[in-house]
Amino acid sequence: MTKSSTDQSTFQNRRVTITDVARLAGVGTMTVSRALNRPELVSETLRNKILEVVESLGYIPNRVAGGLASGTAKAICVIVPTLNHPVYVPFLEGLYSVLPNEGYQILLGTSDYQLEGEERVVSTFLGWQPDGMILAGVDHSPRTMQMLAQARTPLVEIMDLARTPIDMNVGFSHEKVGAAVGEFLIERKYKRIAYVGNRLERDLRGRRRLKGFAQSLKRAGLAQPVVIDRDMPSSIHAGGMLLADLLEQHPKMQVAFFTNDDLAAGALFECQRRGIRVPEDFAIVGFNDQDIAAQVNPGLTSVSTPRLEMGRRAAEMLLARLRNQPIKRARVDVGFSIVERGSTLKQVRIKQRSAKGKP
Amino acid sequence: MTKSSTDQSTFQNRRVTITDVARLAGVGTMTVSRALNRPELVSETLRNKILEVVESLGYIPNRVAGGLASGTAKAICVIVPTLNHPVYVPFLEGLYSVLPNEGYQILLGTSDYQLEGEERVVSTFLGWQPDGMILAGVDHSPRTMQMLAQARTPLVEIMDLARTPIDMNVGFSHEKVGAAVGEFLIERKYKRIAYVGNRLERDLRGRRRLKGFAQSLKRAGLAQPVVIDRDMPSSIHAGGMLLADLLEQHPKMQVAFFTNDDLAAGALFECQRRGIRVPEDFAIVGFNDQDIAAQVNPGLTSVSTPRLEMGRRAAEMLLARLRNQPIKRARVDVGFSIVERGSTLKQVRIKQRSAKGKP
DNA sequence: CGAGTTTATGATAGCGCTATCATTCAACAG
DNA sequence: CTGTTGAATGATAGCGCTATCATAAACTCG
Repeated sequence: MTKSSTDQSTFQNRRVTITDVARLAGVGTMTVSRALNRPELVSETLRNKILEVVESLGYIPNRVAGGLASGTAKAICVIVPTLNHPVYVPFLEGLYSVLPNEGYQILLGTSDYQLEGEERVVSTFLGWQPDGMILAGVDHSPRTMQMLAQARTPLVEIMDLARTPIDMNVGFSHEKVGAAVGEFLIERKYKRIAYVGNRLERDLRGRRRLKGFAQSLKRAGLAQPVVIDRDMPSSIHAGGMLLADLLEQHPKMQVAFFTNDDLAAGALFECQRRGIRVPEDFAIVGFNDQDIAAQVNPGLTSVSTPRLEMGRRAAEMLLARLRNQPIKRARVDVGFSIVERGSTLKQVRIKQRSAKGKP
Repeated sequence: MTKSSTDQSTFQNRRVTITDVARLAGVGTMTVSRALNRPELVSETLRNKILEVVESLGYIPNRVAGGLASGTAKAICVIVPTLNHPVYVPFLEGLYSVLPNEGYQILLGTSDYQLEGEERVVSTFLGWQPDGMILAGVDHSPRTMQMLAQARTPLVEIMDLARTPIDMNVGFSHEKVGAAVGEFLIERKYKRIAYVGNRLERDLRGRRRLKGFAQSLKRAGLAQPVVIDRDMPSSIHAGGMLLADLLEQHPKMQVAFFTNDDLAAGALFECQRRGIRVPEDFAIVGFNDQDIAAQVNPGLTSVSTPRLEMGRRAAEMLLARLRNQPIKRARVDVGFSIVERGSTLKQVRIKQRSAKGKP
């Protein structure tokens, strides 16, 4: 590891370090460090000279060394269940639109919808001494909780609302979504109602929507929803297969609430292939109000969720905390709204937005 | 920064370090380091004892410190143009399916299809002393090239084929894709042909496809394709708008080659809204063979590209290089194939796969 | 005009880990 | 029984940077 200490001026392959810059500029290393990180503390003359040398040498500060010395590597760790789901992309865009500009590096990991997966990734990530962490979901394994508690890293849980967030929380209530969709369908006099999930065993938020959905039907004195589920990656294609499953078991089903718009679109396409009229013979409600929902014919009734905003809000809360600014609300309910389109029978217009967060 | 050196046994809030583990296990720090990184070098007795202490203390090695000491932080930097494009997700999945298992952390950045954006991200990333780098695209600014050359980081360029890769390269020829689609349409006797891009000014690979496309038409003695383009994020919605643009300017257009399947699907939906029959009145070819292409009615003729495979291959090449294993081919052509569906008139069946890489 | 204050710079000591080399000790050949 | 080997462990010196404190120079003001 140690390089011969006799290299006075030879460059060889050694990476350019702050010492090289300092030597060439005829200043101490601290002055170089200051010129780059806190330029206002260095006189203009020296600053310019240093920046010139930096430029000419192509010096790029070693953030690993800097991180070790300062105790902050300027990294934010983000864990989402999967990338293969259109929901997380706008969310990540929200993060990427804020954090890198502030000099933070994003470390992205996936849990594959599994608590042990999350545990593994959290453990790896904590080794990077992150300044903050963003986790999708509010359900974590005990070990994960313990690691997070021990690390004391500022943390935002997103996508869902926790009764008691570990630290900060930006999301909306999936139970309320389920209930709202249930009431929406009840108002339209639907009776034979299904819920189509995907990997429900792992999909805790999907299960929470189902719970709220089922409860609302119960309150209205309706039968519990038929639940259809498969263990395969979510896709348009999977939606078609799930519809096939549903209609095979329950040919007279009137409507289904799908766990996302890709599945819902796939179901719509499958209906078209089978000559089933939507919404007259079978109605479809999706979730997330993805691009595709508005584009297919008929458009998909769906639940709009502010994904990009959640990313931005999460990033901003984290930044505020890192700057020791006061956090107004540690728990923010960003709400949702039902977007009615042609895939359900029209009857009344409904628009719901859940209340903004309670502390 | 310096903690009082009088803390003999108090824990306070200090993070657990390797020294704590060593002290508690009654061994030197090096033995702890070995027990975790090269367990075969430590006797079983000690190893178990150490692992016990590690467990009980919840010790997570500081990878920043480790990275500084060993000169390798076990990080791979990946730069893609955007996350908001379904193409990069399977690719990233390919990477995530290989690299984290080998202990590598992925640092993901986006260039927004701009060379300066890439330059900025490359510069930041090099500060992390990555072990390797993966760049989407083979076009880079001179400064980027210079930084990469100076850093000597193992590098894979993906998504495209470079005449002379900087280091390693996995991709396929976009010009050949354009030419293949051109020939496909020529065989089907199309005459009035358009190319629909999106942010073509920035989208160098899209331009390369257009180039090959135009050349093939020229070779067949056909008029050059009409080119439609807009500066907005790619989406299904945008596809509809682009179709509107196209038909407004050229109502008698027979077919268009879209720069991706989202746009193509949007165009299809817009045709359906306008009562234009596909493929009889207007034919559509997409690109990437995304999930949606097979699901809409009629299905979209598209070009299938092995995105997941590209991710895996890129990761594996990088790993081989990092392990100093010999690289058989530094430049791999993964090819592509045209998938014919209902959005173009049937005539002959064509299936093309470009030759596997030449060194 | 001198004591106090501010501003600019540098010397030094780590951050927590690992590479390297030194040391110890058991095993074993001659 | 000595010398040699190899395996297991530890002491030490950095990796490249920044926090901190010391110092020097340049101001302020009664």
